[in-house]
Amino acid sequence: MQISVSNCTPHTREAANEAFIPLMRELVKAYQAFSHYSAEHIRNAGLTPPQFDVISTLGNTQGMPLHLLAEKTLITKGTLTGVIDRLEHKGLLQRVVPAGNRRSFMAVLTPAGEDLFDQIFPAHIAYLKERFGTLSDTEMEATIAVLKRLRELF
Amino acid sequence: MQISVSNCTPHTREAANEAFIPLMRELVKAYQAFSHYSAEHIRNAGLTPPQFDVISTLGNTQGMPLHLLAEKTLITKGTLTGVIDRLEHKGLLQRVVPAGNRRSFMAVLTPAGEDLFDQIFPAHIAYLKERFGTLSDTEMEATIAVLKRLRELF
DNA sequence: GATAGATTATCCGTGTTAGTATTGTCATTA
DNA sequence: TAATGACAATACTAACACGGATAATCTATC
Repeated sequence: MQISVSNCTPHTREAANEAFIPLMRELVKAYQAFSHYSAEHIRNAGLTPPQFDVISTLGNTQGMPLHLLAEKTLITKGTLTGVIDRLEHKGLLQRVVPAGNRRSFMAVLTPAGEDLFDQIFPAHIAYLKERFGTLSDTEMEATIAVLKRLRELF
Repeated sequence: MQISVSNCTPHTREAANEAFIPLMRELVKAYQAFSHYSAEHIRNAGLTPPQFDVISTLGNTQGMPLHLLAEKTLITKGTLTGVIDRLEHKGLLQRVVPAGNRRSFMAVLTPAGEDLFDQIFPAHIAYLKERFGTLSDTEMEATIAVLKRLRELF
């Protein structure tokens, strides 16, 4: 899960007094809790999380070039090649050569891929809403603000 | 990076009105920003993040059995075997058979491993503090509270 | 003391991640 | 037109993640 420091239990004087260490641990735990919750549902549907991200991003579009897909899904290009391979092998997606540019491929869902998207995506949103829905509007806004502040530190 | 939904840009009516989607995206981005920042420093020291976690957890201890190390670092048993192998190969760590229980191994830092820990761990804490240090005490507490609330959703 | 069950680590298969090198294509410009 | 540089995707390597199966060892019970 690639954490680093945030989940260790340091046995040194240096670390003992740093107030930000619990903060790191909470950040990691919150992220892990969320991604575990989400991933479990996705795996039940027969997809891996990156595969789901690709399907979700391509759903209700005309397809898009791989480099744009990589950017949107935050999957690195090298990894995306393999993910696309497996989805293509499952018959959910196709590589299409766009007219006028043979450098790039368009990733386009097949009808089977569209069907899967229509079925799995709303269900996953509903699954997530089960938990997030318990937050009030003000809590949501406060949470977003805190996370933004955190991100901007780096 | 295994995100799922949180980083997609959904093109459906279902998702368009859900207020929690930006929240998910911020959670993922904050986590990614942090772990990128942390991992870069660790890689400069010649370790991978999981290797660093193991070294950090073992530093200033008498060593511990692998199953406990797995629990503390949140690295699964199968993965830990490989991480330990590589650290042992680097001469930073040793597997020691404890008296009275030949089922388990103790992971113990070698002197070289202890030296590396003494050098790299405080440096990494200082590196992290460069960013976290800019948060005020009240901001830290508010952030921790929000993250805890978030984690408890799942 | 023998056996059933629990514990511990490893091995294996599939998949993800990051980085570097490579190949093919396009666009610019000399 | 040919050369240069930018861009897009793949190939390759090393490491990690996770779960299931396996093997060795210990513990409890009869």
